[in-house]
Amino acid sequence: MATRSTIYQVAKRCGVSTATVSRVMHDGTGFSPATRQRVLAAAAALRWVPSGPARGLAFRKTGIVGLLFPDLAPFSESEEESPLYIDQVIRGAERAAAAAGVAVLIASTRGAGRKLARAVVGQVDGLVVLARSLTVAEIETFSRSVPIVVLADRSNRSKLDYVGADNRGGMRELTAHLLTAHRFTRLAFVGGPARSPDSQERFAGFRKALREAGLPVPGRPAADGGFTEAGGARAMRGLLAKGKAPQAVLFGNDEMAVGGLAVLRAAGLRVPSGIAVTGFDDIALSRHVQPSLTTVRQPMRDLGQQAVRLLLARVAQPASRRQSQVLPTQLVVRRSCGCPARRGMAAGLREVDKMMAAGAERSGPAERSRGVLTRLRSEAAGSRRQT
Amino acid sequence: MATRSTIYQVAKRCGVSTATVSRVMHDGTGFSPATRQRVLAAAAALRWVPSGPARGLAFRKTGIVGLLFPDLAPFSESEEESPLYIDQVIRGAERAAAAAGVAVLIASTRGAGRKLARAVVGQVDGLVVLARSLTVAEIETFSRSVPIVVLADRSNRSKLDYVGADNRGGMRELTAHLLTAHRFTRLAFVGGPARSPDSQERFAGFRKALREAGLPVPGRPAADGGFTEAGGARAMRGLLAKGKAPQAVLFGNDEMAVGGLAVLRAAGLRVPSGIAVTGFDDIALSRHVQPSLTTVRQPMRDLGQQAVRLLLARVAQPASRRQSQVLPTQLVVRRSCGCPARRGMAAGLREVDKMMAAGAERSGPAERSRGVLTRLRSEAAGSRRQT
DNA sequence: GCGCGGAAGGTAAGCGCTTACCTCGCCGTA
DNA sequence: TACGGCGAGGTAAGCGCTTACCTTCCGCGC
Repeated sequence: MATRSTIYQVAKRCGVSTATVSRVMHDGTGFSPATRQRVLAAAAALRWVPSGPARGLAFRKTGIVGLLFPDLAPFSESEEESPLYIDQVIRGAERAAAAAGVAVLIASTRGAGRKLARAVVGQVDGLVVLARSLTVAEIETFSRSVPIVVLADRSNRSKLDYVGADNRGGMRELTAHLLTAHRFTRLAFVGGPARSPDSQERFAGFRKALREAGLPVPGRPAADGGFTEAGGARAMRGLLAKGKAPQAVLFGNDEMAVGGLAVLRAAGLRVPSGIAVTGFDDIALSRHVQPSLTTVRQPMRDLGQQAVRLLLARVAQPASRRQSQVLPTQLVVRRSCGCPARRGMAAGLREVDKMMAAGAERSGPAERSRGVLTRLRSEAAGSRRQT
Repeated sequence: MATRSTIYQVAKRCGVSTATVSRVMHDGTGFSPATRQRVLAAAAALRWVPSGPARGLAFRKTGIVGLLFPDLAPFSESEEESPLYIDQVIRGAERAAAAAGVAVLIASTRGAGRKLARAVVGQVDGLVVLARSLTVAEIETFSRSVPIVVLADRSNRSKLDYVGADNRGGMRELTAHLLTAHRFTRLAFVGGPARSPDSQERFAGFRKALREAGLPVPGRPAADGGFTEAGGARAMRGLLAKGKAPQAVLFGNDEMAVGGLAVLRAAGLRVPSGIAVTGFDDIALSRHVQPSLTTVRQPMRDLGQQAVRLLLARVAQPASRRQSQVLPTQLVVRRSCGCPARRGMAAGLREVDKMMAAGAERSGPAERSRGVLTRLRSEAAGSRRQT
């Protein structure tokens, strides 16, 4: 059924050597226009598609970049969840790769995928490693084989290229919001693992905001929640046990915040009227907990895009200086901080509707109507909404 | 920096031949336990990652399946859009692939990606072609090289494996909804290109529902909107010009419906009170137009998953009988058909909240809190919501 | 008429694996 | 003691490309 033809067959069919075929296919020199035609015709007739592995072997370059992630669908069974964290990264990566003419090999490292990782490394010119999809040891191993860009996980203190979000700035902005918009003065920060650079950076942002507000700055997080839901719950209970609860608890990530919310609810405390809560990351669940979680979002698509760009730059220039890019985060204000309900669906719809109407009026429904989708596409960039 | 070591180096380092190294790495036979240890140690010491191309060449199999799609982000600038059509396909594909230990090579065929397609074909053991990412001619060409599964586009009338949604059943259900729930009797169907199998199937579903309801069954669509927004607008104007407008217009896809809505608005007709409108596909925009569009959704994730499964089956059994899988669609009732607002965010939130509370109560906030995410993950399967 | 340069194209050596086939040595058996 | 068989491992021929290097041939200048 599917039998690939080879360069030999093409060569034979038009009476030239494989070298000539190869030269023609690469737009090289050393052949006459007539030969070129014959080769092209033969290739087309035989439906020849050059073997990737063979090219890869000869070129020592596959034209593929790999993207490893921990899990594709952290909240996987619900079709409706969004923003789809990894999806955005993939989108960005694909886009940057396509622009450079390379394809993206994706694989999650959950479960059996662990083995796949090795195979992927063997296939690619470079690798983007998302968050904790690989252990530090694995990254160390693989980085001997291919250039690696680490995405959104500072815990690899190696000298690899890095792309991530502005943890510090994001937490600072969030803290400032609590301080300014809500006039809280007693805040508690629940950190992740003490050694986690991400956690450290976020805590630093927290401190910075306090300092700027002229408030007392704690030397360490009020508790360590290990970045897990259970840890967040534990930390929250700890804080409650200490008495004199803070006005707001800033968790170092959303998962801990979710754990914290459960504890507060069980304890009969109301959020946000009794105590405010915030997270970091904007995982899918965050908009669905009650109350919806105020948090900080990382620009996943841009991160994916930048990661691949950096990667390709390094592939081209293996010896260039280490690069590290930090992209701005976005404050996502929901209910758990005490802010009132924001314009929701209805407002959003009205807005889109207005745009459509505008588009339609502008030049009559007939000719212009085809532009609605297009306009929305471009204008949507400016109308980012938060649920 | 990144220098791959080879099997030769590993072999040399422990004083055996490459054949032995290879045998050890493949869990074969023909070596002593001691040798095995030495080989493994050497491989680890050298951080050896076998070359994918070399393996691919020798094996004549790469362990990669390709996924080609027309465009990753049809509504790309908005982070919030969901369900992210292609993302879901990728998710499903990745899952099925991971289960089989293969990786997924993704590439869009928009713009420059067209060239990439060839490269991708050369690299993979099999290919999933989504919708119209490739022309019929291209598919014909590539299918000589690798097994191909066509996803959600019937217009390839070849003898390739196919996975798609139940166009006919979906449109029938939608039509029946209009007939039964809304008691409409005068419906108009706006088709896509007359030759499009998808359009034909949808029209067939429309006819079937009418027939079952004992209503007169039109022989052909009331208009042809070419599956484009502009075409939908044109078709809508045509229908209006004919006078005696129908009670509901069923567009063959969402894009046409969006065009139709714009025309109706410009004409001063109210939807759905004056006239009802429906689409098909559930593209991202559909939930945001005013009124939100009642439509039919294809189970993209399952489609992706099934496509890869079929593909792998064919790779294993190239000569087996052609397979064709049709997955059920899902009716998505929104406002444009005249149904009242459905339980929205608030209800959804309350539900999640209940689940969390239940989880928390069941065994106290402390020990159980870590289970909330897990529970949500699995239970979410049962609580699919529509916006 | 001869030599030379360049265009056109062929030759063959890899690229890093896998594997069919072969060798060697040892043990058990007739 | 001779021999078959088997476990352990080596040899080398590919897999399908690319490309450095070589050959051939033609046209041109002297």
